[in-house]
Amino acid sequence: MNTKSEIYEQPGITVDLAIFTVNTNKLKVMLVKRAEDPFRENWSLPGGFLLHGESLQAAAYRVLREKTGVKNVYMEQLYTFGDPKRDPRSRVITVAYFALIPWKVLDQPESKKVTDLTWSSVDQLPKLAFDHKDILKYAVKRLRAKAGYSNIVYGLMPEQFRLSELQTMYEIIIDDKLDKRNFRKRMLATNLLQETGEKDITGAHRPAMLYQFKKMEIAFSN
Amino acid sequence: MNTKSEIYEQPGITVDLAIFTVNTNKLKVMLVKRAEDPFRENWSLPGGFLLHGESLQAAAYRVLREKTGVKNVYMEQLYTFGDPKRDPRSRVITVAYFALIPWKVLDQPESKKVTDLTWSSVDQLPKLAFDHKDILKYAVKRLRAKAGYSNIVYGLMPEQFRLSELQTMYEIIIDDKLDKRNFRKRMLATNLLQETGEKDITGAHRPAMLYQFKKMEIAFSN
DNA sequence: TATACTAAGTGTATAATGAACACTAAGTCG
DNA sequence: CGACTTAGTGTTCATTATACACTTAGTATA
Repeated sequence: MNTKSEIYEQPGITVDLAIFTVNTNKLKVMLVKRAEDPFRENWSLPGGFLLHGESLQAAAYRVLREKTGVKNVYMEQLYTFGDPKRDPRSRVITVAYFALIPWKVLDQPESKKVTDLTWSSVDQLPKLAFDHKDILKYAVKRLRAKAGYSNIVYGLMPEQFRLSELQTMYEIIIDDKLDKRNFRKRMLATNLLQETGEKDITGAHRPAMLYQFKKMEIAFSN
Repeated sequence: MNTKSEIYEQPGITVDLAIFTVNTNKLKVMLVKRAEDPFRENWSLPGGFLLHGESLQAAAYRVLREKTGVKNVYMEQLYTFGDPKRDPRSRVITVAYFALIPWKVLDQPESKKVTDLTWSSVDQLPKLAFDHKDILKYAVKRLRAKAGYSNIVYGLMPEQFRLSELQTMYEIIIDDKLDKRNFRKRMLATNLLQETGEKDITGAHRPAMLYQFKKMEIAFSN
């Protein structure tokens, strides 16, 4: 093991997460303030070192739980970043994941407001530690692309929702307007939605039918 | 560093490559016979440990050059496999890449036939070491998917080619027949091809116009 | 040297999909 | 009860995808 490490690199391994949500009509990502060097006091993506015997995905879910309290949300491996100089102190390779969480799931009393954690609009990012801005750019690019050809956006919706809310979610992700009638036609044609029978009666207007997703995996996910 | 390694995993890091080519109308992948334990004498994907100061991509290109003698071919990072038990002896995480090489480039005198290296049809694979069958399945899936919506297939073509050869290449990758007229219309409509002016006069039939790709990157690659 | 053979090369009609577009319905509020 | 707000709905037109068969230009050979 020692002779080996003279020739071969045995870097630290981390997982870093781009955890997205949508709130107040903005695509947001979770950032945490670093308490330690390097980049102390800088914002960064939540992450952590891989533990002994832990799979990469398990590590990612652990970080997710630690920071958000949630599990059972959409998550996929994004890319592995291994530039030799990405950590100024020692060689660290990070396996990046991205996750989607409906804001409603987060906005609970238990996720108390803390100053070392924030949800930042992806179009107004502070300076980030390490190569986290690259990671984030890549994650946003993938999310936008997948919104176009998969139903990944579902990962951001609450249990029940109006079609207009679903449309708004798509519009926020792809950063463009959609035609209401065409959108509704297309969504209903996929056959992934079902009416709940309930109606949303908030607001001074005609009530909206509430929908939910049929129970199934996210299609076309890879 | 020592205290750290008591808590955190510092695994060996390898890169493994699914190097594809097409020969005799079959999609083939390079396999190498392992000379060492574990899995001695088993076939495996070509790979190797990450060296000090080496980026992941550089490691992948190094392995590619060692095994094929080529560079400047299409390669992309595929996925990172980190199951704690994927190597029976110690923790090793592998970053998988896939590469595409035109057979003509490989079929040179210098790539002498050796018995510890083979090109295996992806539909007739031997037993593979580690989790390499999973890696390969994932690579084939990605290649097939990308053939449908990108021009990645270009990475397998020689400098000049007939349109019928290009069509055959697509048919091998996606494992389905295509309509000749529609295929030609679609390809020429992309505006990525240009006539070379030369003709292929092999065979007892009408000569075919030879085409080449306009010089540009592979589109839609991520 | 004519005929058989082979792969190259070409166009059109139909179906399916995508895009543009405006009004009525059903509630609440004042 | 009239003003306001969002929900909900169809049709036309343009674009794209699909299905499909014959002529062309060479070589081989009888």
